[in-house]
Amino acid sequence: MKIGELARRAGVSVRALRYYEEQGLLSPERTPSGQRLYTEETVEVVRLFQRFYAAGLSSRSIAALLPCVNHGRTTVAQRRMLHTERGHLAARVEEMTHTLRRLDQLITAADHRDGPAHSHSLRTATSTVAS
Amino acid sequence: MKIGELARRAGVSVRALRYYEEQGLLSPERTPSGQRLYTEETVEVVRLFQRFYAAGLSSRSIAALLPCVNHGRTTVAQRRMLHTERGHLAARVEEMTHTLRRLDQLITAADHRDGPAHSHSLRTATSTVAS
DNA sequence: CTAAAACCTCACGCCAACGTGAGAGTCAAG
DNA sequence: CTTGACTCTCACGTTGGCGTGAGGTTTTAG
Repeated sequence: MKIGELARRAGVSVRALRYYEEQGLLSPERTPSGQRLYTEETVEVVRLFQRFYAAGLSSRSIAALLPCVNHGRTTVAQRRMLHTERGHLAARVEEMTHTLRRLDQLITAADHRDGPAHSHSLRTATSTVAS
Repeated sequence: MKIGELARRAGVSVRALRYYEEQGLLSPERTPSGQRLYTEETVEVVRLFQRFYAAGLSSRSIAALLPCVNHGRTTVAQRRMLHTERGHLAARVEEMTHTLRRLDQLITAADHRDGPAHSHSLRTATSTVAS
């Protein structure tokens, strides 16, 4: 498929796809006239990229994880990178979970002092706390 | 205390503290000659700012949470902002947790195909998975 | 055959959270 | 009273992940 369709199906901009290629994350085929041609799997791969970006990974880190994403064989060094990145991500999640608890303390303190914001927000918050 | 000491004790740069002030997060007293004077509590406040920044909050969002941090009375609107920010943060944590699981799938697949990276990393990873 | 839509390659713009001097005033120690 | 550490205010530089034209070719629909 061409770049426009991939962009729509993966939910990113055309510019983003060209940027990913610049960063070595994608290497699409080209038609004789130079237009990019992507395969079906690329849709899911790009969505995975988006997840990684949203999780705070850099293009460099994502590039390091590519051999695994592409189902190719991985070297020992690559697998170590994978574990390292996993460690960083896990640490960030833990840190953010602590921050979330801290924010909850502020919320309950404020609500207790000055009354709850309103019931819907409260229910949303407490139900999410439970997870 | 003066800016240099606060910077050391809170673990940030002097520049960062002046930037926080620019963003309306800090309003230190001034000596007649213009030097900034901070209180003891500011150390913890700045550390909290760092946590919030690390969690992906912007200066604007943090500024919105300030009335609560400062133990002052909060309005209904402010408490709603607080709940909203909490929601965003909770969503990010959830999203990142999913991404972490996805990364684990890649890791186990790679390790299964080509052998584990090495035992220490593996133990570190799996123990963190359990939490 | 033609016009619109989609594609191409530069290449500059943007935003946030600071880093990094420049040039000058201020404060504690000897 | 000097020196050196610390502070002040501009104000421009940096990094990442794209946005946004400019100017030109290619593909597709009618």
